[in-house]
Amino acid sequence: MSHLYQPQKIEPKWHRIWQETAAHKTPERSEKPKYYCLDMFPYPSGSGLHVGHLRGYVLSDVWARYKKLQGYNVLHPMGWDSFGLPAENDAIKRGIHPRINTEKNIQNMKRQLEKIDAMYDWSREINTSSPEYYKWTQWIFLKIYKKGLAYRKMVPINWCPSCKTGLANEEVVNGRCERCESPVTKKNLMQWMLRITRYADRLLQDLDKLDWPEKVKTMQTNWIGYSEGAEVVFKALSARNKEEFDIPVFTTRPDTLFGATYMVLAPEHELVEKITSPYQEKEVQDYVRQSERVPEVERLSEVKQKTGVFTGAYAINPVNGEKTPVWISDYVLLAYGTGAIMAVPAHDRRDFEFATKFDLPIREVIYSQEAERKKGGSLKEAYLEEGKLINSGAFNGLSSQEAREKITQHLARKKLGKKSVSYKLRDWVFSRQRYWGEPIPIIYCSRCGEIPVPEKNLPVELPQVEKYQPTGTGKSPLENIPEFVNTTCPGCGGPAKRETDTMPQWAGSSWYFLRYPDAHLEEASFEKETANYWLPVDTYVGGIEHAILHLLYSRFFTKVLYDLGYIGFDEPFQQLFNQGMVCKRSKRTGKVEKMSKSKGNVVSPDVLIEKYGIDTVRMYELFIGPAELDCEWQDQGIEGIFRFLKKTWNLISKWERESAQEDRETQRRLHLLIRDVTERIEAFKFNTAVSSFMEFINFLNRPEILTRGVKNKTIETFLVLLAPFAPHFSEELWERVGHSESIFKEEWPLYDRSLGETKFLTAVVQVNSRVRGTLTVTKDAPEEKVREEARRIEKVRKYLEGKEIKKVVYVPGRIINFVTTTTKG
RNA sequence: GCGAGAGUGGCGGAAUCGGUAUACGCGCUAGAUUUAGGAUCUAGUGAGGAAACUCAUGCGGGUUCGAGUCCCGCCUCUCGCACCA
Repeated sequence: MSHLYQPQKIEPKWHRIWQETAAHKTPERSEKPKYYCLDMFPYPSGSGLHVGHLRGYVLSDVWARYKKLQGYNVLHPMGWDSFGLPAENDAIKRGIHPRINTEKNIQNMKRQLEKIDAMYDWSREINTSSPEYYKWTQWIFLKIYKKGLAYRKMVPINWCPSCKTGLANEEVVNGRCERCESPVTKKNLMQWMLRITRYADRLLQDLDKLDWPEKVKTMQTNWIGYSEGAEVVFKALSARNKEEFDIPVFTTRPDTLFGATYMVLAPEHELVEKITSPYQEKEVQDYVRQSERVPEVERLSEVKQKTGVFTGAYAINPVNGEKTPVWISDYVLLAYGTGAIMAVPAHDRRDFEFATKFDLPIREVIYSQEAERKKGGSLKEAYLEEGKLINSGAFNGLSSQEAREKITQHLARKKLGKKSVSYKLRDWVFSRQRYWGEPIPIIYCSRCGEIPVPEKNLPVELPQVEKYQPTGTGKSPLENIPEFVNTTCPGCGGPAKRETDTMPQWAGSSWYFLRYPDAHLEEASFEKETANYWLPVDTYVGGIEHAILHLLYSRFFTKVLYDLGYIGFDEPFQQLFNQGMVCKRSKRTGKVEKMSKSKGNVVSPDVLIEKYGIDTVRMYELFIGPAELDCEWQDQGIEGIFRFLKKTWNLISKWERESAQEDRETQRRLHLLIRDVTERIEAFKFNTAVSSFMEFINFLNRPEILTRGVKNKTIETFLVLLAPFAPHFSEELWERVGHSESIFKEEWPLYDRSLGETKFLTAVVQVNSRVRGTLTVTKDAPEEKVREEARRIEKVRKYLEGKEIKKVVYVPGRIINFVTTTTKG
């Protein structure tokens, strides 16, 4: 047996043994309390894993193993999010069919993941692009459909001209495609939509129940974007045929209603065509057409210059009967509120800008002394604060707050308004015009109309095809496959056509956490009782990049399934932890950036594992910095961990046969280690947990301890603490100190306060808050005695000489501070 | 513009309650060992100073016996949102 630390020998050995003994298999039934620790499953990319991906997996694995040692029945599964744009784009780039490419990538990434020897129960592996799995994704879609939460609509959607598909609102970042960063354009398409907006209030309210980082909660809150206000109806007269129309608007400031001097409709608003006067028609049409063409990015960048056109029509302000002109402008968004606004230029920054540019009247209705004014006394900029109402008829003198109530009530009586709330959240565009996704299980029959595929006919399998490239026409590539498209109607048996759009990348991941508890169940997507046992997920670990998309969609699916009675919980993830990104200086850009292939700054774990072994890599991933913050990878830093493990190995190998007389200080240090490691794991401070191991080993390496030796029990406790971090290392030494059972069957050690605390403490002695010495005291030593002893310290005496002591501050066992009359000692 | 987080040695970073700032690691310096390189071990390592000491946690104030930590005002960086009526 070798006495050198050779990870290359011991790691494969334990990898094999754990496999043979099914050590990581989670039992179906157990007496123990359950614990569900989940990683955000990866999409199988061609470039494989780099050390940045590993960080989260190592972190969750330490946590899962810790929970196991604490006596929980731990579920820690892994799978593949293999449908969707990233997988498909990767396949297209390589010219390999997505199915084949995905399989290949899964194999490669699984090989890499197996190397880190996380406690994954691979018997529960799932793959969202396998028919056994997506059968149930389709099934859930049908449930959503039958609940009336899925509908088809012709809408101007976000279109990525590069990916050649529609995108959800959540997938557009600063007017660009989240994936490829191409500017997004608008396209009118018949789309499947999910009514996530119906859940807006619950998605918002229930954030309170969750143990999530505030940052993520804030991001979701802002995304859902709740505002309180009123809906107010303006009666508009068409300038074309004198027909009357209602134009409802949403406002958060009904108190400024008397200041509404004009109205603006979004260019795409359905009333535009109906009310525009013949004289204005050409100008309006030009403007509408132009704003359709302008990509989102430009529209956003033109924040400074407002544009717009008058429709020729007027609407009646319901509080004062005033005729206000109706304009159109792209600063009004069709998708928010009602797609139309009442413009109050005196009290809204954007309206002020627009009114100034087009010379529209500006009427102040909130009194303000503080407002900045031009020479003539008119406003220099919009006054946004609340205040007392002026120029508001019967409501003059009321505060904004009172006026909001009163004016809304007044309108409600006249049936021209009511209290209302508005959300920024929009319905989820669920159609993708791409090949690599779950086919939407709907059939169109000329006789029976839109018909869901009967559940017994699921899955609607994705056909094996040669050509899978996106068409760019707004139709999915599936449209060109007659064998797929043409089918018979489940209603009347006549000829019918299939829906050819596929689901977005997020579909499969919106419910996968429900699948792991019974991953290969054939007769259902999941079993209620099993799901209720395991879920919600106790700890969910993954990157911040999913703060909105995946987490919001998963919460939505969970709530729908809860409402349908399929599960007994309405939030999927109780605790969320976001690990920071691993960065490295890129030679190409010269900046410290997130690891990515395009930046040329990726570090592959394969070489490192070969050289140092996975235990070293695991511990370095944790040691590198606070888990929740971004960190910079330093190639040399890993040496320190390797040295630590070697040092520890040598120390323990040396002692394995010794029975020693152990001193109390060693016991004390051991118990402090138990306390610190436990506390630091609990707080996800893995970097400092690793340092506490180092400090303990440095202590054991002191000459006096080396000669005296330590008890086997001490070493054993140390190994159990270390086991979640360096599992092979600990397992091997555990065996070498004489155990035949796995170390992971042990119990997590408990801190014994009576052993961890000492009778004597080191108190600091200060004169005028400057350290002049230390004193060994007992915790309950009387202050008088401590004072006396402290004053006997030579330096203290020196600084106190000739001074009058004004005050003495004593914190028992910690500090004694003599304050003298002069400030400087 | 709004919101959140961060700023501590040459570097990554520690510092439960306001109580010895710089734990732990990297790097560096010197020595030991080694044919050499590497590895390992020992000692040292915030700055100034011969020392006594003094000064240092982005900047400027404040509270306190005592501030990296609390309060006020700035600066810089990162992330998120951004015409949301």
